[in-house]
Amino acid sequence: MELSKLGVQETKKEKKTQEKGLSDLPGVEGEVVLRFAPNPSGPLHIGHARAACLNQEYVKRYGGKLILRVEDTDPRRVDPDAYQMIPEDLEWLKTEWQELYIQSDRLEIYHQYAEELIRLDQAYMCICPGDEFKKLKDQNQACPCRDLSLEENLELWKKMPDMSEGEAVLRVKTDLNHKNPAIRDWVAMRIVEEKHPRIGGDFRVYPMMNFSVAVDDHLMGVTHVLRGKDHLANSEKQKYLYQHFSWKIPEFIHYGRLKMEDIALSTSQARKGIEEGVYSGWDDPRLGTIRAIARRGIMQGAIEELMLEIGVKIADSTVSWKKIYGLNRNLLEDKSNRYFAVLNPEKVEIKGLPEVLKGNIERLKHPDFPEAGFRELYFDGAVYLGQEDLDNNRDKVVRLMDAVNIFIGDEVTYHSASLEEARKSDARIVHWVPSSSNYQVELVMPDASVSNGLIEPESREIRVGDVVQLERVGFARLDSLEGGKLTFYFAHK
RNA sequence: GCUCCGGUAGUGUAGUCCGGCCAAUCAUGUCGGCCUUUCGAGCCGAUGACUCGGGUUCGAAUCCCGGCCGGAGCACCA
Repeated sequence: MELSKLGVQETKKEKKTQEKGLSDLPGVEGEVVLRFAPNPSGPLHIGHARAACLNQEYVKRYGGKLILRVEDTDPRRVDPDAYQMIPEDLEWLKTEWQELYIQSDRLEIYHQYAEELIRLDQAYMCICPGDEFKKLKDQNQACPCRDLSLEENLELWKKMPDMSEGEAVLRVKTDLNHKNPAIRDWVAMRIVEEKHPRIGGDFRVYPMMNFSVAVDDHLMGVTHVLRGKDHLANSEKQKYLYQHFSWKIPEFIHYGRLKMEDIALSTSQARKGIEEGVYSGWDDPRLGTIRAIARRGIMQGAIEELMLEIGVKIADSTVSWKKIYGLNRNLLEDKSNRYFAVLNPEKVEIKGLPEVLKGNIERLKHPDFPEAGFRELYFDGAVYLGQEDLDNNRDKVVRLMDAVNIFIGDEVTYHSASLEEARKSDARIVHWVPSSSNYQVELVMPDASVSNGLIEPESREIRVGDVVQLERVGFARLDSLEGGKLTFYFAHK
């Protein structure tokens, strides 16, 4: 199967040495240094997965390294739990990083470079009120602070830690005539009067993301920056810094926004919902977090495949769950053992069942892989059937898989035994659970609704985290096992 | 409003830079048939797209102009 795929690929390339699929990185000279740089405001979501998978793939393609850099330079936007959750999520994504940096450990570095930038006459202390500066800036006007002498600047800079929030900022000189007002003399350092959740309260002068990112990307030797197109203007801002310091500018690659069908939740909205009790937690099945998706039985491979297919284009894209389910099903189909689980079960006693037909029934765990073995169900004529199957087959013959054919009338009666007989009667073939031995089962759907039912006894061998196929119901992941009750999260058909 | 950027089938994606081999690729979905003791899988088949209008050209998904639609940014967030 793999070979034929490769063969197709090889004959396809002619015009370019371009591989099919994910496009090549521009300006590659030897090894590549990439970085994944999330803000620790919560766990990773599907959007992060894109950056993570792409970075991972490029490192694999070109060799080099991936840096994980946690960007926590705004004490107000830090969720202490995120320092733990981010690496966990990356591990699930099978994204490996070779180096880890946390920006709140590096604040002194940013201070040093800020001061150097002042000495280079490429930054100045600005004590104008924000709205006044904006007014001038919008008219391409310099504010009075722009002309401060080096001495005056350094003096203010030294005093900055003692000033209060909003009193002063350090601005990078760019171009007051830049078409985009946002680029003009942007802020590099500002005062934040808030204890940092991770490093405590000694620092008050924090770098802005644009400053710390550029300094770090340079210091860490990053060759290619993959980021969302919301950073387009930021890349432009950062280029000024590279020029001021005479640093080599990395390749910036911007990709479009990723929207997820049915999920319009930002991290902050999700947090709010969790706090209000609307969602059970970061892994609530309705959320777009990595942990929620994982909990639903979506495999890492499906997400990776999806992300590599979407690639790096700048146009926005909307991910459909059907696409994910399709990819996921391809991954699960061969590996998932089958079990009978009946939802909304109704007990049925089959009248007139010949004694000889009672006994243990064996059924393959996987119809295509006999080597997976058999499971056993004891059949004695008392079974649970799904209410839906019962309702849909009123006055019809139905075959219980691997057992007998029954007629569903006012009461349920034995009809015949053979499969041929079932075919003749055009019987629907349904699954069932023995009434003599079973476990309770709970199935949590993607919308967080819950169905209850019963599952066959051999389900005891399923371990938490396994994804199995509940025959005729769909693929589901065992989430927990408590007091003889199995709770599954439904993935898809 | 200003600055910038996009728009290929239901969805995602290839092709767009270097116009013809594109009546447009692949995936996923959907529909039909076969098969199957799952409504899963498999096999076979089908459906379905170049945002619109001009222009350049022998020839345009590809180049140019305009419209329409969509998005991002315009912070002392990242």
